[in-house]
Amino acid sequence: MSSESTAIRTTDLPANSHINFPVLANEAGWRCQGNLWSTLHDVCELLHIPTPVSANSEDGLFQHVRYKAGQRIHTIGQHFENLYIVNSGFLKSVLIDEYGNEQVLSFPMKGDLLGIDGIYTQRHASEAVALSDCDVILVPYKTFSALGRTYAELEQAMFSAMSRELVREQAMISMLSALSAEAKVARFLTNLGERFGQLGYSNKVFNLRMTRHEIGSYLGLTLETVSRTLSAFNELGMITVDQRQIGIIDPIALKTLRRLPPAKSRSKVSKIVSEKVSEKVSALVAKNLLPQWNSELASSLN
Amino acid sequence: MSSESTAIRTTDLPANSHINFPVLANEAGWRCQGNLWSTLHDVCELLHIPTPVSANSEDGLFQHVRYKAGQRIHTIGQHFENLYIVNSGFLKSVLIDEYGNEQVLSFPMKGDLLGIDGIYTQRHASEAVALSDCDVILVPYKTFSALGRTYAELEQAMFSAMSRELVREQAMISMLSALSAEAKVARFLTNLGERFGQLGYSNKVFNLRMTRHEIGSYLGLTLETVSRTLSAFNELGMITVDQRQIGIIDPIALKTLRRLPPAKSRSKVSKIVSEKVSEKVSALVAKNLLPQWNSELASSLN
DNA sequence: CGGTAACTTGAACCGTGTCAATCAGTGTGG
DNA sequence: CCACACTGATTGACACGGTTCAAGTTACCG
Repeated sequence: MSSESTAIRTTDLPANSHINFPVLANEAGWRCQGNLWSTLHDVCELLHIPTPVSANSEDGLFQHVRYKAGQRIHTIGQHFENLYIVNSGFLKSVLIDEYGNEQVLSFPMKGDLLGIDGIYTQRHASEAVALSDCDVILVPYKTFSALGRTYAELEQAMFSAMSRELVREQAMISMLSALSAEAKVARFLTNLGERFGQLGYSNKVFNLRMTRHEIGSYLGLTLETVSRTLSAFNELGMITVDQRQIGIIDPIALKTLRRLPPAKSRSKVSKIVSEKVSEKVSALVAKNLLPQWNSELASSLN
Repeated sequence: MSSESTAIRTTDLPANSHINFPVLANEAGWRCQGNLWSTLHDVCELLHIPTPVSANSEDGLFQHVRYKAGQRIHTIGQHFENLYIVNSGFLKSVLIDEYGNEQVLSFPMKGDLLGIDGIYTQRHASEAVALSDCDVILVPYKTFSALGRTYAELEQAMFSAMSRELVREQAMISMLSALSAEAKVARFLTNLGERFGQLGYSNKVFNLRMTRHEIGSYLGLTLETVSRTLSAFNELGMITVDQRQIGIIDPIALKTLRRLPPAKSRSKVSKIVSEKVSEKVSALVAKNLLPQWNSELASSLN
């Protein structure tokens, strides 16, 4: 099964293969009674929103659905009925343009909300694909909407979540049009690390669940540029790369790597933090792979 | 007053200079009793959403605020209290990055909703600047929220509007990372034309209200590239350009201008529609300024 | 009518895409 | 068990689209 096939969206796998055998799910240790259903309280907890104080335990039960890597949670054009909340696993959200090229929009993971883009036209504008086996909570929009009318806080949380998503996309737009390739990749790694950290995993060592091609699509780069940039960071001693295994060694350097400023007045930095790789660093600087450091940081290094 | 000044966000002008003298507003002929206030019905009409059937006329009156070109409707970090609906005029919504560079996110005009990004953190994430004199309806979020709880349709419309905005931004992300400079500019002109058309203006001849720099920021290009691309389209006979006055001559060509496909197998198109400019066209094609035409259209031209 | 901001155009540079070759990892079938 | 196919990743050579820098023109405004 090729999760890379672009235009061809075979429906070899049903979008919703409901109800598998009950498994002890929740790889991240989220509390679970071995069930396939979650309460409203569970859902709120997962989304990090306060549970409505007056909520009673029979307000709703939400079905879990499991997807295997490669399966689609929803496809473009599919009638919008449900929102989805990721309970475990790793996915990608993609747009398919008029020529069948896929554009990765996000890499949702535990606690993320999917399907919001379907509200507008009542059809999904994007598709969500599992990159690993996933456990997803299915929230019928009608049910959720009704609950929102009962519990004002819930509705408010929904507005808040949508607003957050909007802000996130704005930041994405800004990044896409303003940053260099190195800065994009550096930020990508930093953000991914932070997200893993928030889930209780290491924010320094983690596995990329997506291909270089998918990273490139997400960042507006080619897979070769992504690969080269990772290699460069590796040689620099900022990270370690072994296939999809990433280790972040110098998070500060990653976080402060920026786009080349309009002025060509960038000071040729000759000495960098980590001594054991400094010669490689200067080699890289000579090749202009380190366009600029945050100025105050750069000066603090000399 | 420099609407171009980047980092420096002087508060020389109050964000809200409430209550000016009553003017016969509404340049676009929107119905108006010469007032500074709009009813819920007015607001719904402006937003193209159905007025709640049960709404009574005293549900709310919404204040109009006028801004002169260059004034800010809201600024980044400002406490979020209101949503804004553009009744007339032309604005830009911008993000300011950590180095003071501005990133244009959108060019709101009549009927557009502003300020949604403030819901999440209760502070505005972007700022909105008037590019021309504007008449804006101020909708207190609390009031609106309360009305939403009274009228389910209204709340639903709000979800829908936010979802639409999300989809629009996704399309923007896709465009930024996948299209060539020419395709970006072509789409920009097409979209702008369509928006003017929907407002009852000409979709063929219109004035750009923003600078080349702002267009470039919006499209992820430099102002020089924007200028050059417009000149090229002009020479091609696809549009006319006289400073900010744009005339769209060949909307089809504009709409079907695409990015160079991954395969280098692009057929060298030798003949194009408009005969009186065909020689210039082929010159352009030779320079690869016309990377590809929509295939079925291209074939229909020969 | 001067001063400034916006726009246009040219020339050179360089970051990133494109193309191609190679290698590693994984699954498959003889 | 190995050969084979296939996908993903790495790396190099090269080309080119778009940025950068610079100069000059036009439009606008006090």
